[in-house]
This record gives sequence, C-alpha cells and structure tokens, in this order.
Amino acid sequence: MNRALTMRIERTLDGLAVAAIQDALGVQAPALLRPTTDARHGDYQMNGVMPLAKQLGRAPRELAGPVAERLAAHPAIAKAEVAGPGFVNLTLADAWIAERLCASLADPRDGVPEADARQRIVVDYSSPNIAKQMHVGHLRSTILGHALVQLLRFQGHEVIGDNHVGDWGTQYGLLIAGLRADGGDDARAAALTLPELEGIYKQASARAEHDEAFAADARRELAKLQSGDAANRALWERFVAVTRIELDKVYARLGVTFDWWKGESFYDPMLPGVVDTLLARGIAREDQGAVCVFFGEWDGAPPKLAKQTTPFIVRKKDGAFLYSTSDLATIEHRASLGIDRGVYVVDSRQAQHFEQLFAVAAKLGHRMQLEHVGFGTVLGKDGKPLKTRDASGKVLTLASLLDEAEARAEAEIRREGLDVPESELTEVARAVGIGAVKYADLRQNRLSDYQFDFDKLIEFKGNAGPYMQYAAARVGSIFRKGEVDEAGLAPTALTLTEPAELALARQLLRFADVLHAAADTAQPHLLTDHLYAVAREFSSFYEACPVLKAEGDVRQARLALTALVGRQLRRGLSLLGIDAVERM
RNA sequence: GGAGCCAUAGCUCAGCUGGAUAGAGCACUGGUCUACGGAACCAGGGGUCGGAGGUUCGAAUCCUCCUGGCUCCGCCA
Repeated sequence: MNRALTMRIERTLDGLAVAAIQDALGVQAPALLRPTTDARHGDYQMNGVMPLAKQLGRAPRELAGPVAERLAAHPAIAKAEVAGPGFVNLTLADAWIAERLCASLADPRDGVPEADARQRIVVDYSSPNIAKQMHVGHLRSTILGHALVQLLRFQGHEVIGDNHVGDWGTQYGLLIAGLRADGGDDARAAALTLPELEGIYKQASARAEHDEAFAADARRELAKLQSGDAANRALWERFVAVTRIELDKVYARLGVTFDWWKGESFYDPMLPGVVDTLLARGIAREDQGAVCVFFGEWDGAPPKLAKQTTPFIVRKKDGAFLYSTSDLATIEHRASLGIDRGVYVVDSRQAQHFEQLFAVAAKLGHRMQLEHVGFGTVLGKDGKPLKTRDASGKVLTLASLLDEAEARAEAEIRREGLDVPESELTEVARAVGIGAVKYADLRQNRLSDYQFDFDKLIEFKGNAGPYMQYAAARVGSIFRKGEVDEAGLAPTALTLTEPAELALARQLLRFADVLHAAADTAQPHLLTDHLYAVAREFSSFYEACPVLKAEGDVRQARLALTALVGRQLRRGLSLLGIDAVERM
C-alpha cells in the first residue's frame, strides 16, 4: 500500500477491518466501518460483526473479540475495543496521526490521492438561453456545476465543462419576425443590447398568441433560418453574440469557466439521424403523427417508466424536434469522442426526462455512465420559489442579485470596521459577496430546496462563506506576524499532546476521504461541512494553544497544524470556486 | 389517470447503502479572558424525527397505509 493511498483513512481502515475478519473468522464480510458520531466511542467504529454473527448464528461479542485483537496489533490503531451489542471501536494512535499529517504537509496535493480510475467526463451546467438575461434560476446549476467540475478534475479525471446553451428553436423565428416588425434593419440589429432583445422577444411572443398572421411570419422566418438563409443566419449570429457579451460578464464575476459552448444549434444537423435510428431499431414508432418512445411496450424497461402511459416524444407531428432529440444527439456525439461519463447538473424537476433519456441511450447500446445531478429550488424568505421578476414585472437578473451581494458585503465590512484598506475594499467586497452567495448554495444538500436569505448569508459568523474566508485570512496573518515561511515547514515528526491539538489533527485527517466523497456523490456540502469543522476546531485550538508564543517542538507542531488548516481551507474554498483573501 | 419528491429544535438546515444517549448554525441563557486578529472560547436550556402499523437484536433511516405541502408526464426547454 503506497503512502498516498493511506491518506484515505476510512478506506484504509475498512481494508484492515475486512482483513481482520478474514483472518480471525475465516470469512469474507463487509466491515461496515464508519467514523463514530460520538468521541467516547473512539475515532472509527466497525459495525460489520453484528450482521455477520446473525448470519453465522453466533454471539456477536464473541466474534468481535478476536477481530478487535488483530486490529489492535496494527500501528495505526492504539485501541480496538468491543462495545455494546458487538461494535468494535477503534482509536487511532497519536503517533500515526502525526505521521500522516507530516506526509500530507509534504504532499503538493495536501495528502489527497487521485481516484483509482481516470475517466473522461463531460459536465453540463449553467445552460442559459440566448436572448435572455440570466436570472436566479441559473444560480444553482452554474455554481454547483462549476464546483463539481473542479472536484472531479482534482480527482484526476479529464473533465470537460460544457455550457449547453439554448440557442436554437422556435423562439428565433419569433425574434426575427419581431425585430422586422419593429422596423429593425441591419443597423438596429448591430446596435442591439440584451435587454432590448429580451423586450422584443416578450412582445413578439405575446403578439403571436393572438395575431395569426404574425405567428405565420415567425414560422416562415424560422424555416428560413433553419434552411440556412444568409440574412436570418446573420441576425441569429448577432443575437448569440449580443447575449454572449452579457453572459461572459456574469461568468467573469462568478469566476466560472467552460471548456465547451456546444449549444443546441451544434446538434441540429444530427437530429434527423437520431430519429431515423430510433425508428429503424424499433425503439420509437409513429403515433398521432409524432414519433414517440413508449416504455410500456419495451421488454425489460425500468418498471417506473413502463407504467408511464405518456410517451417520450422525439419528433413533433409538425416535424420539429425537441430537446429530447437534441439530448440524444448530444450523447451520440460524446460517445463518438470516447467520453466515459456524462453528468447533467439540472433542476430535479427534470428527473423523469433524464430517466427516460438515459433509458433510451442504454437501449441504443451506449455504455456511457450517465448521471443526473439534480437540485432543489431556490426559495425566498417567504418559503416560496424566488421570483424571477419583481412585483412590477421587472426581471430579477442574476447580475442584480450579485450587485446586491457585493453591496451588502461592502456595507458589512465597513460596519464591522475590518482590516481592509480602502484601496482593496471593492475587491474584498466582491470576493466576500460572491463567495457568500456561492457558499450558501454549496453548503446545502443539493437535493433539498433552500431558502435564500441575504441577511443570513452575509453574516460573518456561523457556517457561512465570510466566516470561512475570515478563518483562512487569520491563518495567513499568523504566519505573517510570526515571520514564518509557511511553505518551508517540513517537519518529519510532530509532538501532539494537548487535547485541542489532537482534536484538530483528527479533523484534518479526514480531508482526503471527504474530498473523494464530495466528488463521488456530487455533494459539495460534505466538503463545506468539513471546512467548517476544521475552522471550528482551529478556533478552539487557537484559544487553548498558543502558537507563536510556544517554543521548540511544541511551536513546530502547532505551526504545522496551522499550516494544514490554511492549506485545507484554501484548497477547499478554491475547489468550490470561492476566492480566499489575504486580509479582511 | 399515472409517476415522483418533501415533512427532524422557535427559525434555517445536517443526519436517510438501518447501528450505541438524533446533530449544527442562528436566536436564547449563563460563564471565561488586560486579547499570538473578540468576527473568540466554554457551558446550558430546547426535539414522542408529520401520524399509525410492520420488518429487525437495533428504525429519523427500510416496507404499507393515512394526513399535509410540492413537482413532473402528448407535441416548451
């Protein structure tokens, strides 16, 4: 077992426990090793003996004894005790903990090994529409998706972040017709701004509701666009370019990036082929003029889908394609590029669409690992979905939300009288405001809805973004004040004796396990929980144990702990897409 | 008509591949400290985990039913 691998403590101990069961009892069984929820039960507990005893018809405590004995012999384990109905409680050896921490200090990856198998992964996230401003509805996908990309990349995977923008479809016929009806010429088109574009769309779509001639115009313009008409194509390109300018501004503020911008238009030429294949393979059939997949007619369809009487439509009766078709083409295209895994960071309400999509992809023979990373709705303080427009009907844009976050952060920094020079105030307020919004989102279990409350998320205490940034800044300040070169710390041994030192050390030891769990399950809140626990343990430690005032080995050990805290906080925040600041 | 999600402390939320006395933040109460950044630390009160059954050595977690909120599903994405 190499050194890096043993940084994943939980996995290492689980392996030891399985081996101990095998050795002591001569059977292969899951160890069910978990961190304890109560420090009185040690650091990790093994629950596997109880079900095993049941299975063998033996007394659990009787079986647990010899297993514990074998575990206790390992240098990592100071104590292995049988407790309760048959738990085996493990307490790690202080010296071993210290040794692990030294190794992570010496490791440029802070002790986090890469994943065992490297994959090529595409992550779909953000996905706004062309000709519309981003609104609060895009917040979670954008923040969560970007964090996930970085977590997976840190695991060593080859990750492609893809912004699958809505840049194709019926709305472009409406926009072109609307612009023309509005007396729009080339000059007008060239000077368009995004809010104007949005206004034109709103009017045009309202007009098409009751004005049949106009609606027919829009359909004609759409057809021309789709058949490659040069003038309409130029207008469409203009729409895309105008929107892109505004999108790029928002992404720059958020620090969010993409590797691909393969929007729906990119897949348009492949759509007829997708439908042909589905028909030819007998996966879809025509019904009432539309081409549909009926899961109830499949052999071995997922039971949930089989009960569904409504079909998965891939071509409308008017011949137009849908996003289902486009999503299938996307999978097809990615498969041809040798992508192993596709991750979709999209609202949970689309769960059924993805189940259907993935089922069809599997039926087509695709082996790609496909995952829908769903998330809940952002709610207002009233517990209802956050409105995308205010009472007057004005769109509540993502940009305006970020403006408010920054303004509130600046006000808070002034109010608290923090250590921020006037010249850096704007930049610090930006980092704090944006960081607070991101942290508030990421610390939540993604599947549940969450209440968006500016008053809480800008608070400089508790489990909130600014508190984490503050903790990181404070660590930096210790090294500055002590004139200690943080990077130069490379102890080969640490003396940890104080309870506060050991409690902090044990928390730091979890970093690698947590990062992998967060990435594997697409749950960044596991990482925020860890970072918050580190920050809290650090505060207790800092209160109880003088660092700069200590001497000799004690000082060295405390500096090493402090350095690790700083590294985990900075690394963690950075992976989540949150900027740390030097001073605040 | 079919499918799915949610209900945990006053508030916002963790915990849900079953494990030991259900955790955190905020709020509240009390305490510490002439302070290596007090945006601190320590301690405390507060929950029949929506209800009722069931499976199990063990259920917030799994199963069934009920109540109350919410979402999705034939031609938007």
